[in-house]
Amino acid sequence: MPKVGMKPIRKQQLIEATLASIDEFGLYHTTITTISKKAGLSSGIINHYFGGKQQLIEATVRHLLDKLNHVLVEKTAGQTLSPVERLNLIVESNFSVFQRSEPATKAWLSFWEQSLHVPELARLQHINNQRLLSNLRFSFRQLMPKDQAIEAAQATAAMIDGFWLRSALSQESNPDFVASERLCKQFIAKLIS
Amino acid sequence: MPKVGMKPIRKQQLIEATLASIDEFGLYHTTITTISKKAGLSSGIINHYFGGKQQLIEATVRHLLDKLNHVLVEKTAGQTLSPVERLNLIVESNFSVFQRSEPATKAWLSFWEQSLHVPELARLQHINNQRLLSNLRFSFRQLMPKDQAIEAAQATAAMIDGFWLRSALSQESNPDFVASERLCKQFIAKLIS
Amino acid sequence: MPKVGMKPIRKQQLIEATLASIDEFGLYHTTITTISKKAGLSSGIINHYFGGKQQLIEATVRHLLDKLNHVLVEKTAGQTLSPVERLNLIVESNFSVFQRSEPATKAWLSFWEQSLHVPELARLQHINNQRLLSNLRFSFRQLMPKDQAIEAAQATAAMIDGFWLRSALSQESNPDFVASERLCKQFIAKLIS
Amino acid sequence: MPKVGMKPIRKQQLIEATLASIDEFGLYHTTITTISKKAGLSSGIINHYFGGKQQLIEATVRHLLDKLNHVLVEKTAGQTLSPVERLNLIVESNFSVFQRSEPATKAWLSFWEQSLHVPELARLQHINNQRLLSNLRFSFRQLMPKDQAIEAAQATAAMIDGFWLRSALSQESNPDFVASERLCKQFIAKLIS
DNA sequence: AATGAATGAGTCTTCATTCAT
DNA sequence: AATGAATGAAGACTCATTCAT
Repeated sequence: MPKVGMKPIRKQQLIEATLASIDEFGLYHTTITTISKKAGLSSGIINHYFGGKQQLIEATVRHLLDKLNHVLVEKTAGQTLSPVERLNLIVESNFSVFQRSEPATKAWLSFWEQSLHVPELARLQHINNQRLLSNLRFSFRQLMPKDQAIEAAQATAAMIDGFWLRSALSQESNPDFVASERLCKQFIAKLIS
Repeated sequence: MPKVGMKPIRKQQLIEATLASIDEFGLYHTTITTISKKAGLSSGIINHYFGGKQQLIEATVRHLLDKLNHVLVEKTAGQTLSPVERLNLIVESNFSVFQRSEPATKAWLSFWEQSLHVPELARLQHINNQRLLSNLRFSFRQLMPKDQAIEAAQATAAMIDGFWLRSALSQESNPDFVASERLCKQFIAKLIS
Repeated sequence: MPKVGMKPIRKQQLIEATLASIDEFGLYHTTITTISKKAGLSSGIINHYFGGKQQLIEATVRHLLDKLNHVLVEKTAGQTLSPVERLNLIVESNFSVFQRSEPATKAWLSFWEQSLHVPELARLQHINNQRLLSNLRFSFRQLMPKDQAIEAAQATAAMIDGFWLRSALSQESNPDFVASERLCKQFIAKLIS
Repeated sequence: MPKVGMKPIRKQQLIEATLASIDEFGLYHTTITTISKKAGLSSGIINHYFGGKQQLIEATVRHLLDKLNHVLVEKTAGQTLSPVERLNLIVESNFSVFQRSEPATKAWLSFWEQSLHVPELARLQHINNQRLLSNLRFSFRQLMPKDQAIEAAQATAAMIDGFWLRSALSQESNPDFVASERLCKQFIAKLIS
């Protein structure tokens, strides 16, 4: 088995197992054992590749953040966009990720909860938050005075997060991301009218 | 000499100790011991009065829900209110509670995270959510057609929850509840204009 | 079972179980489990009373030091002694402790080895060492010039420790403490003649 | 292209890495990993060349014993020595080795501690001990009756070991080997006067 | 009414060993 | 000849729960 260069493969495998475990058991009941079983590997492997459970958790958060970022970058790359188009793409990217991977919804909520008491997670959460605000502010700024743009960004971010939170907490197997996305876009449209 | 009626006193004491412990250590690191120490009581007392840790947690959630409810009821009691006035009071009640007890902000987030995997907490979360939606819908319905009212309620709830979430996650010691409240009210004003 | 005031009883019980375990398995293979089994208690009890394995180890060292001290104090208490008599009692106290409890011999060696890398044990070892040197120096000083007394104390301490070490390492079930004691006293006699 | 004769080179490399690791981390915290890292080799190499960690430890002890022996043999080779000269050389050889390699001091103590519970190490310790006693006895025998010679050997061995032990435990970076050596020689001089 | 002594299952982590390459 | 991927048993520690008093 021991081929060289397993590191990136195993790391990916374990991050996905972590998301699967959080989806099934919750972060609180996700243990070294539940993760390694989902990955089909031994428990020792986590320390081998990540140095500990907490580092694996953090790597998983970074993985989600990277994916979220990636979506927006892809959507906007190489295009000339009007401010409104850009704002809409920001909304879309925030919902598309969740549409695609349902387990991630729960994971985000768990991670943000943990960030209340784990500095590294707080740092990541803060970066993510600032990025969203900054993206929104930039586009709103092209359509309105600075003070208004700041508040518009805050309100839009709140609405996005609010819909996301409600989706995560929703018991329904298929929360209505489509409607959420539409309502966010409507809100933006109203803000700039 | 057994004192009569210690039960409600002790229960209240333990619920407050639970909130204090979650504020300091986080739900994850809140144990029977951290709670009972904060209450100045022995560890056995929790099983004695609540039958277990989980039941104490649930009682604490119910306590927070009751308080939230209480605020709205108080604000609206015995008054004749226009739909807009009522909507504004709903917003106010949602923010006033958090303004008053900062520890509660963290506790809510922890509890909702737990509700993903604890049926009883999910039930309580669902009730709370439905109540907010229903209150909002009721007032909006008096100002617009049903379909629009439903969506207005959803959007407003999302914005309230979004601001609340951002406050909880905010590292700042004094998150801007005042601005949040104002922006929510502005949003409502726009919706009904 | 839970009576009040079990603390000192349990602590003593666990310290003795620790010595028994080190005697049988060695410090390296002494675990929470071997100790608690020897004490007839559960494994959790060690954390309950000592806060951790390492603290129990340190408490055990302190226990041995206390006993060693106690012997000398008892032997010399309330008597008017000549310097030579006092020196001989120092020798006797160092051997009597080991004569009495054979397991302790192994424990001392294990502890000093650990002291190479555990600061708290190093501290205790240093105190013990200084006390022996100081006691010897004090008595020698009454019989010879300062410089000579210092060296006499060092040489005597070395001989005591040397015999003690050889006894610990000796495979024989009954190492010759009597001869060791006699040779140490002879050495002292020669030093002051 | 398999290099011929890597075996002795690698073995030597690993033995030295073992001593370095014990010096830095202590025997207890010396692992396959710490050793192989210090050697700049992979962790698998130890099993490859020694068959296991324990065998490497034992090889390291044998290496130290060999060096100790070698020193005395070199010092005494091809000379006609008086008994006193020979005794002094025995003392010198016991201190010279430690003077030269400070890490070894800690290693010896760790190894003797282990010998309490590892038969092979006990065997090696016993051989070493007997050799020292026998060497001393042989020279003393030429200067005094048998009974006295036996005790003189024992006392001298104890003093040498005692000074060695005190040096190992001494926190000072540069324990006073010179003084120790001088005091041992003085002791011998007194014994034969 | 309240305590705190005691338990032991569950968790994370360490690490010697194995083995395909 | 040498690597390093992978394992899993064993360790220390945590903590909700039980229960005699």
